[in-house]
Amino acid sequence: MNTLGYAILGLMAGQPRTGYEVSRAMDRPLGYFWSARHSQIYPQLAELEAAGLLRSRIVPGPGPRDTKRYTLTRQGRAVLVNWLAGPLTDEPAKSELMLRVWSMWLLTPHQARQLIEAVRAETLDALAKADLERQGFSPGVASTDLADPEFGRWATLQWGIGQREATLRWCDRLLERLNTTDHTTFPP
Amino acid sequence: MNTLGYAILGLMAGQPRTGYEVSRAMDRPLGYFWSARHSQIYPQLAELEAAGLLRSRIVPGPGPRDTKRYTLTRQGRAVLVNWLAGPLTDEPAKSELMLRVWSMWLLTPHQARQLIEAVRAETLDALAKADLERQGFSPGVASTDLADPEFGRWATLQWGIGQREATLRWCDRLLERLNTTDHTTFPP
DNA sequence: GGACCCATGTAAATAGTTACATGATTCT
DNA sequence: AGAATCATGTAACTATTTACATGGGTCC
Repeated sequence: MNTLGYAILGLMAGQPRTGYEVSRAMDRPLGYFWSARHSQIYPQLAELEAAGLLRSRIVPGPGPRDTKRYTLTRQGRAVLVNWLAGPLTDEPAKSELMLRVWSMWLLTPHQARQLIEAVRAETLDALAKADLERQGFSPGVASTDLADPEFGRWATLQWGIGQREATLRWCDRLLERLNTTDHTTFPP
Repeated sequence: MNTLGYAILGLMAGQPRTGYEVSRAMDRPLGYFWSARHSQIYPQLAELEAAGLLRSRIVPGPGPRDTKRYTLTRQGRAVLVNWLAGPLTDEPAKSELMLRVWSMWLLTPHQARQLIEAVRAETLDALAKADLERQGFSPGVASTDLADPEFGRWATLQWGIGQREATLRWCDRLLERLNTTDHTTFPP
């Protein structure tokens, strides 16, 4: 089993979905920490069904063609829970952003500031979007209860916000340092 | 050009290296945010040389065979700086950990607590290692100067520490919530 | 009429991991 | 003697992205 497989099983545990719906979930909100294109999703769904972890039923769709709606089987749920409770695997952390920062010393102070300003702007943007997402939770306290299927969406959102806030603070401290070194003004 | 290519150019900008040395740098410290196996590195080095971004010289190594030491060319440096100052590309964020959290509601309170405790322990471990790494910087204030080739190593380390501290706070808040819901004691 | 959403697939290419292959030196 | 480090490569496989292919319905 590969990671995408578990991602799909996790989505199906909440509710049955079609391939297209899985694909859209990979944009938002699951896409915040796992993504895949439809060309990877459709074959993977077929594999999961062949393995007996999903079952599909053909239903007439609103579009031009019939759609297959997949449901998690008892076996699929067992496999998912087994993975969840299993040992943590250390994933290779990859950040193209930090790769740039690594080589930042090759840039002029002006270029370096531009880079960090861009990161800061993007982070602020992401935080604003996360805040909108968070507003969907405010009245219903239920989602902060582990048994609620929305618990994961709430907990991962909290994590994402924390990570971005940390990035924002990092940007600010870095910009402060870059500005004390060189006082050229940032372009409008 | 792919990302690994830029990662290698970034390493070479600091100092000439052999394929083996690049491979070790991918474990630590560059490996904290980018990694690759030697089977991917050697062919990539050959490609970069073919493209005129690196130049190699064969030198007798301490091991049984001669080693190729690669140096960044003027053109390679230009390509790297161009990428650094170019527009940010939004990378697909992938976190197997958050994928598990997403489906946490399927776990018993006990299992859920175990999962977060495991994350917490791993995060503490990473922070301890980062602290050791940070001690290599304490006396030399030079590395906090943009022009210093060590600047990137310092800045990325700061970022990594900030991210992990945020994860730690997240774990603590989550555990608090999980403990108020269910008072079963954590196993020894 | 054109753009976009719905809906599902396959093909080709690139990126990345795991396994195969070899062999000297140094440390325990 | 056995393990670890040095050192570089290829082969096979898996994962992921980009491009090809089709076609109805809705909104502007």
